[in-house]
Amino acid sequence: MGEMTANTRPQRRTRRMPTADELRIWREYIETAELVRAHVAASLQRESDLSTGDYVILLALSEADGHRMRSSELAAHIGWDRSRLSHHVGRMERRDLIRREECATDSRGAEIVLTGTGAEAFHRSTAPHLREIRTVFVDALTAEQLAAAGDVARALRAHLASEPRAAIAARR
Amino acid sequence: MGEMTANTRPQRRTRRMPTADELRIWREYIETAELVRAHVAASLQRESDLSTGDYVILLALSEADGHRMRSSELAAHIGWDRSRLSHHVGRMERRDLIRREECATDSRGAEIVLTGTGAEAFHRSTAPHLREIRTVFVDALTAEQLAAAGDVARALRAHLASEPRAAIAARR
DNA sequence: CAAAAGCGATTGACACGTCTACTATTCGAA
DNA sequence: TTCGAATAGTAGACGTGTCAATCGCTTTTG
Repeated sequence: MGEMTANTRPQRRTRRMPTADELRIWREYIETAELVRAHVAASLQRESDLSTGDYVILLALSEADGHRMRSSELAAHIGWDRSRLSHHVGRMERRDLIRREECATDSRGAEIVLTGTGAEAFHRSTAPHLREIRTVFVDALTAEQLAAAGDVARALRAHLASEPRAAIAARR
Repeated sequence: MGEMTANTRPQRRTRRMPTADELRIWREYIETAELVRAHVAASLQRESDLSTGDYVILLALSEADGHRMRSSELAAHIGWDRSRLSHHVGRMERRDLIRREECATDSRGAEIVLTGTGAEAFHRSTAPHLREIRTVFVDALTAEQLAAAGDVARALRAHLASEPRAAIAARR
């Protein structure tokens, strides 16, 4: 299912368009990843009433000293920008999953603190969430396919990092 | 609830948790796909001021008879639900990329019609968009990796389709 | 020390998606 | 034929993300 016809045409790389096959694989790649991501997210939501964002934040706080973290630390840790974190944390605070406290050492700062509710929700969610990932992703693939998925991801990232525009976009 | 205690028999497949390596690949898989998707979307936005959703709709209308389609047909064609399409089309109408007309044969219905502006925007966007996909995705991978990416996607979809819950979730 | 520059975090505006509810119309069966 | 169910589309509420602006506090520096 993957025979590519030999390409002997000496067009410049950046001018060439993808073939129909390449485009199909592109779409399958993006759409499948999104489908699987959505599936796992839906499971997490169903089982534990948590979004993936909630989970990421609760995980970070669970592992943090005193179950608390400075807002920007947390943002850096999970790779979000401060605005996104602030919005999300606002919503989580309304649901009593975390709370905000002012920072003793820097009055500009805020600390995000895990609440009991939040800790409990996180702990209830972990095992089913990980099992779902195993069920939907790991168990769907052979060992070779799993390794190949990792290789592909690594290659894409490496290529993106070497692209000038990619670097600019990623830096924001 | 309490059946997780020490067990004397081999664990069932669905009970096992992913290993650290498996989890790392899971994260790389999901995050990389998202990164690459976002990169291509940003390029499309930069070059043509179109979102991926805009592009999908404009593509469908470009190929449609008379550059127009019934709303639900369009939705089915691109795999969106009617509400999502209606919201998106509302935003696109404000930007004069499409317009809505009432349907002659069914007064409940609406037709989405490509405007000149929309057609022009789409045609300007196509080649750069496809080239970007080639640059960021196809050129990043060897032929084997590309084929493997397709295989992985196929395996994941097949597995999802065979999961009872997946089928339910996907059907909505 | 005071003004300027920098930093931490929040906010508002908007795009996008999902879910549910609602309106209007068409269709199907009693 | 009429009335209830199904269908087409829209609309509102809300979660989520990004971007730019803002606000208060800290640090730097003239």
